[in-house]
Amino acid sequence: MADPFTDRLTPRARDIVSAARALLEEEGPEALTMRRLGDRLGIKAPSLYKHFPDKAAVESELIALSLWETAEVLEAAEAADPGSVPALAEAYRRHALAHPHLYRLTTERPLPRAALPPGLEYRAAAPLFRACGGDEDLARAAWAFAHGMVVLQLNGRFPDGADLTKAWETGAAAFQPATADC
Amino acid sequence: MADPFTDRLTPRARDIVSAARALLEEEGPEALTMRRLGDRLGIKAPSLYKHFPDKAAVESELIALSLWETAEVLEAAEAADPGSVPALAEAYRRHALAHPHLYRLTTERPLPRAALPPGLEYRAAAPLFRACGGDEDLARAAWAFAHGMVVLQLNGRFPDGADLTKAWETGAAAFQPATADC
DNA sequence: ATGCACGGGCTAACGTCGTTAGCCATAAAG
DNA sequence: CTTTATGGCTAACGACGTTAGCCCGTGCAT
Repeated sequence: MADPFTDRLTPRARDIVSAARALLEEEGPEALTMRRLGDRLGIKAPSLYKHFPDKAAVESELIALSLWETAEVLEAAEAADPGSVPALAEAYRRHALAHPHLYRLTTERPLPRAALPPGLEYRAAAPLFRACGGDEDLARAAWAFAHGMVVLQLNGRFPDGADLTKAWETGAAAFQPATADC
Repeated sequence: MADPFTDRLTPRARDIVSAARALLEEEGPEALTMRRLGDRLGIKAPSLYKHFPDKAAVESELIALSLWETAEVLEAAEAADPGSVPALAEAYRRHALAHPHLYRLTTERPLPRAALPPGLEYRAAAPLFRACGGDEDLARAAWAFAHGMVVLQLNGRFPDGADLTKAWETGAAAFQPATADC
């Protein structure tokens, strides 16, 4: 459960990642430039290349971090209310909307799988898979729903007065496998 | 039903938009630069500014075009199989996956609403709304599902062997409002 | 016929971006 | 005491979006 970065990264590299995270979360993706990142650490941009091969490598660490936090959040939700799709959906939604820029960075391009701690991607997906009763297709559809809701909201695609909580409830309920009734 | 660009744009501007579309679809978003776009038309990049105020304005036209095509495709699917959510989902999926770069451009940032033909956004949304029996929340959830499926697939987020057709069917069925049974 | 506006090209240049090359100081290790 | 790694630095390159300013042709008004 301990974060997987302490041993994979040198202390200075961790400084850089955490400055990058702050920059991204506070000012958005266009502020995350190598020069701004250097400024924040009191060094010049080229010096960053002593610690990371390129900007993508820094971003990969942010993605790993985001994935790890998602896993933590979903596991906590599962522990609190085992087997509930709506509980996972709510936890996913809260975390994503609390870190919009990090969420986008993590989701809007192909995952840099080679640069990720092994098993992390699977771990983030597992709670929903379990809540869907092991139905892969249902779990994928539910994940797509949750991701779609977050990203459409972040992009301001829903009408202004839209009651998104109701849309979330409607969707999450549609993906809850029937345990007893009907 | 006629495309809404013929009268809004000068012929030269339409040339530019269509070159931009070709560039984007053939070579992806990083190829869509003002210099490359100029090359394709046999002119220099600064000359493009005689026709559009900036790159975002060209992209806005691409977005309008994409939205218009989506509306056309969904209306056709609705006409062929009225009231069917799965039919709309299938049409949405096909069109999006046939034009991945255009789809991303259209969806992964806030809509430039001020630059869009009025009513276009609504028109693209209407068929799904109708198929959901006028249930706004259901329609939003269904849209989120479809968008999520497309974008997660485009980003290679599903496992390699995943049967996405089944995931689509599962999700689309979950959003089909009950007309008679159960 | 002459003058003029204007549409639509051009070159040169600016500032920002990621990135590379190459230099130098400090500190640990032989 | 010398060497080697670590981690800074400056200068610079090429690509990006964009601006300023020039020029040539067409068509209309005087």
